[in-house]
Amino acid sequence: MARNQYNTKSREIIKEEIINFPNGFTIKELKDTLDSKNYKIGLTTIYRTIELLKEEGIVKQYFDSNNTASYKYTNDCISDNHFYLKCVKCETIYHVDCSCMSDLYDHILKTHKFAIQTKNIILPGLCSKCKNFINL
Amino acid sequence: MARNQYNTKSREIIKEEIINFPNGFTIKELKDTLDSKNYKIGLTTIYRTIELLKEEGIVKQYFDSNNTASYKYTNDCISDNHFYLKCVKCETIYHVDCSCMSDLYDHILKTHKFAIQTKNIILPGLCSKCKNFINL
DNA sequence: ATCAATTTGAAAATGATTTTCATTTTGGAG
DNA sequence: CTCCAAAATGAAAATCATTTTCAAATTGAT
Repeated sequence: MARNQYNTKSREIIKEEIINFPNGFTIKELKDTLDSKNYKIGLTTIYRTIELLKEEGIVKQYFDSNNTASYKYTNDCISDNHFYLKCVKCETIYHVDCSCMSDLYDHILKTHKFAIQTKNIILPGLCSKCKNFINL
Repeated sequence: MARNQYNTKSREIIKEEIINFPNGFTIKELKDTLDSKNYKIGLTTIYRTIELLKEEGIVKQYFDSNNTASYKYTNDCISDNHFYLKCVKCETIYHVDCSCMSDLYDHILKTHKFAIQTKNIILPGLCSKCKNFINL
């Protein structure tokens, strides 16, 4: 069965709604929001639509500590400076805005001929608080 | 209950085995290998041990396309230059070795006081082949 | 050798995601 | 507008990775 042929009502609604999650969303959160607005869209359709949007690059998937997929709407251009540092010990997520990241993107585009699509990279490691408690 | 107090047989075996997966492993793959070598280690213990090793930085967790966690043994020091570029269209994974990555780590350590633990970052985007086929 | 704290693992529970399949919707053709 | 085949939908069931539970086994300090 060929996919993504029709531009349906459900898909329009989902595309409109995901914009309202600036910090990303899980399928459950999206479903709850749609429910609360009395949109009758089944869970299966949501999964399938997000999968399509992922392929189109409109939505980016990432994972948090529990094994649940999170998604984020993105129409950002390549110059975004934002990224995350996630401590593997205390699980804190630090938001960082620094040009080091867009510098990296520029470098990769020029040197490695690759257009990075997301600016929501999560880099795991140890924060300064936790670093001292691990014996290496 | 305090964790990670004893250095047990199971943990020793697991630490030895994960080295034999240079390209990473899933819990299932690790379990199958241990089974085939007649090590009687329960699935639960494997999950818990890998979690500990993750916290110690000996193992890095990442996710592939299906929603199953993959892990990778790493004893690399902070100067590793390796990372991945993954095309969201054709799914090809490009291995890259470039000092731009270790430069980023150094910067983040100095400027943002955060010790990045893994060198196996996957950056999603569009490769040069696929870039032309997407209408932006 | 003793013992309290830690670790283990089988089984059950959880919960996200996928599959199935009958029904509905879509959009082009006539 | 009507018809129709292809595509999309969704409720329910299935799948499957991961977590929890808890009783039994192991560990290592004293």
